[in-house]
Amino acid sequence: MKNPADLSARIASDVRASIMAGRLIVGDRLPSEAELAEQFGVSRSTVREALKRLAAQSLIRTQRGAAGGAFVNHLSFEDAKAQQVTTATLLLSMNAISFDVACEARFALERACAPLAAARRTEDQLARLRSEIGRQSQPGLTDEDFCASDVAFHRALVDGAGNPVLSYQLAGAVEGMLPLMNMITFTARNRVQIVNLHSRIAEGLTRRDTVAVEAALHGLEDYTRTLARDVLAAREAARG
Amino acid sequence: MKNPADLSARIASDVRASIMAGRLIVGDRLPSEAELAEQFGVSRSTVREALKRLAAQSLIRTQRGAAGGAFVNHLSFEDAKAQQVTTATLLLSMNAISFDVACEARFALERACAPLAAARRTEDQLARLRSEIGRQSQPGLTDEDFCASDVAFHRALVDGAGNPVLSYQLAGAVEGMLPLMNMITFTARNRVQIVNLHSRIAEGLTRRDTVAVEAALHGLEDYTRTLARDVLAAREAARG
DNA sequence: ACCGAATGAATGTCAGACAATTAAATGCAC
DNA sequence: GTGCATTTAATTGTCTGACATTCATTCGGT
Repeated sequence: MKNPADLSARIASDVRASIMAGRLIVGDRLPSEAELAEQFGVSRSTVREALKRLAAQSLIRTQRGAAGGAFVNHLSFEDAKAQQVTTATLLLSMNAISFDVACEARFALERACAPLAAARRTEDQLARLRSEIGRQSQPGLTDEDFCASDVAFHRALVDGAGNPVLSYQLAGAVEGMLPLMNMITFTARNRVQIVNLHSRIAEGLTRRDTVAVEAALHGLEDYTRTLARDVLAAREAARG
Repeated sequence: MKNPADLSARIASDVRASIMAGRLIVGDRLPSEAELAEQFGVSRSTVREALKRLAAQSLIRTQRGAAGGAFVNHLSFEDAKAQQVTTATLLLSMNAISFDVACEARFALERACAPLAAARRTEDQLARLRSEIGRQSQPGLTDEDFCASDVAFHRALVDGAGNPVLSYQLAGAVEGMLPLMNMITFTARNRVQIVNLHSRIAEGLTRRDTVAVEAALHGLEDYTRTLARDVLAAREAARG
């Protein structure tokens, strides 16, 4: 990443470049810490710090014991998704991004899944959607649980596109917004509206009607933004 | 992330959770390494390994000297984008993902930018698009340079949507595919076709014609997939 | 041929030291 | 008192050496 300073960062960069360039491939074992220390002319501690940096990005995994060592990790969709969600969450919370901008991006991306999901959705996925809709209709649900179910619904929608790369990309957009969504307090009337739009999405997918799904997503975007605006206005009023 | 094992991973998890939950906010100074070591009941080396893990995710930055220490980092779009590109690149290279799947995801996401870009594109951005088209038409260009210009073109298109969150998300989708695109050898005829489609995109944006832009992107997706299929077939033939 | 114990290689952790850096305090001339 | 050079103290960066822990391999006994 950067050039000067920090030996451990430099060494990490070096190894990272080797992995990205394919000089080290999945499953390859790196030299032992002692060997690396000698190769780079640094102490074992410094090498270890470098390896921890790589481990934090899931680039390597380490095993103890006789045949142990550091191995180039197979970056799974799960690992990548988790990182994506972490990064997206922090990005949204730290950058004074308006709810509108985040919302716009999220629904634009989600609408991109609509045509594929309409074409490929399975009965299983439809069942998942309906099950979440059912959960969202329960009266006793806390706002947190409602939001969690909302996320699960949208994840199912995205997964319906049957494209793992798309699922990975969207994970950040959908789950990263959870903290923002949690700031909204949902009244019973709000929930009915949202569940209604969710139902329209599910029905659209059932009929493989792309246009209907996209329209419902547009409606959901507009409604979410309205809700957020109201919450913000109410908060302003309470303060003034 | 995980629960057992590795003290340094546990400590990193702990601090990461504090940041994500807002108990530590941007600019906050963490306790010194010595203090953290005491608090967690571990040695300073272990604390340092934990901090390096967090630094690798750009969650913290460290300063030396008297008023130094580890500070919660402001995660910029630049940092986030860089991480996104790294992760996406590795994900695509390590998971036996077919070119078709990656391509489908990428263009689906890019088409999601079309309506916004058509509405908001500036003259500057149009100029960037045309400039890259000009570069791509130069005869002496290597395949690598052609691909690089292609990436720049698509980045400009995405930026045209005027939504930084979208730009961030798309960075992975577009730049992560660079290694895959670099595997394609572009003949002169191929380039003419691609430049042609790029021109249609630029014209569509100029006229703020969403449908035209989406159609051109569809055409580009189809053509890219055809090219990749041909390359693959040729490689098969050469081997058999 | 099988099973258990020793071996050795590797990572994980610790303690202590010194170098390097930097803000703040200190001291001194004017 | 002000301004500037110097010292000081806090903190991260690096190194060394030690021991604990884990685990595949090897060796021995039966």
